[in-house]
Amino acid sequence: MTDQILQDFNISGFQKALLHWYDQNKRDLPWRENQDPYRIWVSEIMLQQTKVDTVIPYFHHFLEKFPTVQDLAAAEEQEVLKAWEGLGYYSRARNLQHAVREVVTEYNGEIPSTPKELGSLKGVGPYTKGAILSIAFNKPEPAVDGNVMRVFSRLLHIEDDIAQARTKKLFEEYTRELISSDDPSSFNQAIMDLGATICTPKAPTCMLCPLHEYCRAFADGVQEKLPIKQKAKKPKPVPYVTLVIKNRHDQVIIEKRSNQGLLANLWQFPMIPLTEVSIDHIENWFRSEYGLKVNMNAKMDQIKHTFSHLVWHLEVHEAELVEDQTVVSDERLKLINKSDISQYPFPVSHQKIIKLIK
DNA sequence: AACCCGGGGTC
DNA sequence: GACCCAGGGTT
Repeated sequence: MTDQILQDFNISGFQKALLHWYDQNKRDLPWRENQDPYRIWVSEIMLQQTKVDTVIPYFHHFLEKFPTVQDLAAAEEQEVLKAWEGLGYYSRARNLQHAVREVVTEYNGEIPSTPKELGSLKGVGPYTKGAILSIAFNKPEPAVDGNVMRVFSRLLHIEDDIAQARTKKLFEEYTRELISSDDPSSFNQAIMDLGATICTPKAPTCMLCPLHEYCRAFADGVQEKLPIKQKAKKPKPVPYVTLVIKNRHDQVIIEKRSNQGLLANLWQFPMIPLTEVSIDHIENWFRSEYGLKVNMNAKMDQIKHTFSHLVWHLEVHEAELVEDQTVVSDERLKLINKSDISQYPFPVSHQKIIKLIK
């Protein structure tokens, strides 16, 4: 299968050119200071679908707060989510802590270095498994992500749709043939750096590329057309009324989200879905749902927040507790001092509201 | 295989 | 707006 594509490809010349370029041009990144598998692991989870520049400050703070697997295992989940606040894909943080606890109890705190054991940890999929095995343990395992598929689809002029699951498996096979057995760690990181700096999605700078003499897409003049990728669906709009409920003591009501699904275990201001409740029945619905009497007042703002699969339209209203209540009975709700808001992890959409009321 | 799951940067 | 990013889990 891979033989056909690779039979006339100069693998050793390509490897030398790539590794020499990496040696001269590798980026200075905080998780490259050493080969501590915990640091590599944390960085790889943070880097999933997230740019390097976004990750760097989170990485520093996270390692400062949780320097070892033992520290992370012993932490409160809310603390971990707070350290993840603003990064997105929060299940990454919850899965990471779950996996780290398993490492502490099942592996005596030593991160496993076999594909089977590593891959069985929560949140460690095929890519992350390969990345840790190669970068931290120097094993010749493929770590195929969007970068790798872009670089190799151009290098080998492959037109398969990279949105398809089977295409990723194809690239893993190619990588097993192409990867340097001498320095698999540098090899995988070199492809990532090349994809981030030279072989970019748009307008790749092929003239600066150490691989252009090996690149079939460049030879065929189709580098800008590759990789082929099926278009994603448009996110679906969902309208809500969001209530900022205050009492007379500078306190406000916040709500803990479900422990499953979107933004699990994060906090928010109560949201009422306008797909189920009309704007005129908000107060009644709120009382039956949460057992709390509130008056909804003026609209403060309209917030639009886009996720990968949906768009929230938040109509933010000020509201007040009708009686001077200082306790709430519903388990989801909490009445807190405004000054304590910063102790709770909120998604970015609701951080916009926090700014509004400050 | 399709869908769910965030947020930010770029053009 | 469209697209992309060091993807994984669930169904």
